[in-house]
Amino acid sequence: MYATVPALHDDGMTVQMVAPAISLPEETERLWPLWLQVELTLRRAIRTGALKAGEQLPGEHQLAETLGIHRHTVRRAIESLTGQGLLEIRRGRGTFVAAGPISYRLGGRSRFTDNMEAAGKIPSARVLRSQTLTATEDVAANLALGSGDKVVMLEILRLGDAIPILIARHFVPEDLFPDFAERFADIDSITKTFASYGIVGYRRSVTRLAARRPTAQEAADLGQPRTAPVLVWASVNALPGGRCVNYDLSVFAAARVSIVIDDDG
Amino acid sequence: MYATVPALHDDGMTVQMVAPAISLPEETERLWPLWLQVELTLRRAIRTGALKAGEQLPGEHQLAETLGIHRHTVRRAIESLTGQGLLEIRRGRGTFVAAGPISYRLGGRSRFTDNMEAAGKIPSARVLRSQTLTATEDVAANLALGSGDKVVMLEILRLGDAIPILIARHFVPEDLFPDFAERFADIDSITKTFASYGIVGYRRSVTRLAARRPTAQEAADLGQPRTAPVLVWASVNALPGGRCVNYDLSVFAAARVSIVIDDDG
DNA sequence: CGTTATTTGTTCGTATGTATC
DNA sequence: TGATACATACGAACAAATAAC
Repeated sequence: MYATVPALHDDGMTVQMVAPAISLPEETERLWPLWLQVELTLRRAIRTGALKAGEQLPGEHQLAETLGIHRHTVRRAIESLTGQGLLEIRRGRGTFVAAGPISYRLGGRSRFTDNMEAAGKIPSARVLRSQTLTATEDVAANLALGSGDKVVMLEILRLGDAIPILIARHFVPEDLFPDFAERFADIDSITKTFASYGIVGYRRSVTRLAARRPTAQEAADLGQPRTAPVLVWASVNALPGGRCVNYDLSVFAAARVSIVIDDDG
Repeated sequence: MYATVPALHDDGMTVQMVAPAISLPEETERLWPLWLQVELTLRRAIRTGALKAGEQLPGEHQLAETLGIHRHTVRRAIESLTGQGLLEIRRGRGTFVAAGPISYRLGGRSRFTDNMEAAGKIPSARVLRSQTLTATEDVAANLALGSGDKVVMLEILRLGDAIPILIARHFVPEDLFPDFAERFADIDSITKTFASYGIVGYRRSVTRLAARRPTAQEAADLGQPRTAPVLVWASVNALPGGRCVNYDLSVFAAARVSIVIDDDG
């Protein structure tokens, strides 16, 4: 039923006509719920350029009045589009058209800073939390540890042009890297921190992917709505001998990136 | 602030106590919105096993009355958990605790049927749509076609134990494979359909990933709520010479799978 | 620096439609 | 056919964040 087809970050709704302003389609039939019609209308306005990236939408009250519907109905549509990464809500300020996603190269030896530079954005980072804790089942299994073993967790927020892109959670065995977090704070690079322990040449050996909705905490850290999905990338890095050195969990703000997987391993 | 740490499909909320029944925490403070408290309460009930997979929740009215709050507030919490894949709503029947995700191996030569069998599920497939259309920018670029070129789109729903797992969209140049959809209908295998044209030994050359919320159509096809994310996997298959033979777009019901990426390319 | 207006966020109220059993 | 349960929509009020004055 598509006249055009969904791309990765697109939903593939057909653009049939240009909306002269934000207005609902004719009242001929009501096959779709009102809020969905509002969603489609707004999306079309964004697609056609009637609403440009960064532009502020009319307020909820005003939009509701313009369309002759209730504010809740408008809110539902906006909430949905926010979850799809098309709109961005700033409480107390307004609702804005969001910028498109950037390509993020994952795998091989490419790093966050390289990716940001390739996208023309200024990379930055902030340590969110660091903690020593007992490995959960998931972590223990991936690091080949026994239950009850301690691990160091280092959680880093990485940003491009001051916009959060991902949360990187690094888990390392505490017995091997007792002061990992402290060293990282000085060195400011994961690779170099490992090198300071004499660990070089580790490779990604297993990798897992999932998409879900974020935790309240993750949503807050990433500055994204709870309705917008995150893309979770789990990878285990091991030495050539097979010894696992770290388990990484990257939580991407899915609306802000499209991930490109390298072939070079 | 974690006492335990989020796994891929987990949100990492701390389990601090076992809920004897579904009841809100003490009214000591209201740092979080009511609906989020309900969400956390329900999630804890699922986590701890007070609510088991497949079990039916009390109705919205009853839950609202039990908790002493409005039905809409309960609804919002349930909607949120539905989007996270923890609950499953069946209209007119009730709300149920959803089953956990299965591992899906992607890459290399592993196929859908292999994955389902590995998960102990019976694979099946259904052709949703097939259509010849003008390549969109996205499709044309990935197939190395000119603008205006025609492509055949074949959209297949793939299920495990009768539960939709993914929508596979295959795009092939029409000039090379004019009756691709018809042949597939007879042969029932993508690989063998290509083989019937003499095309064998193609390899994945580029691959892209994204997560977003589904289209209304995709949500309906996958039988999942619109609030639950989908994981989109785009890949281009090319012959050793470099000629692109097809562009695939897989839309996974993210709550139902955890994707494992093979190293063997 | 506090006040006020604007804008989004949450909650309860009420009514009606639709799917399932 | 009726009962049950979820879906949609409008209404009203207040809370909370932000910006401008």
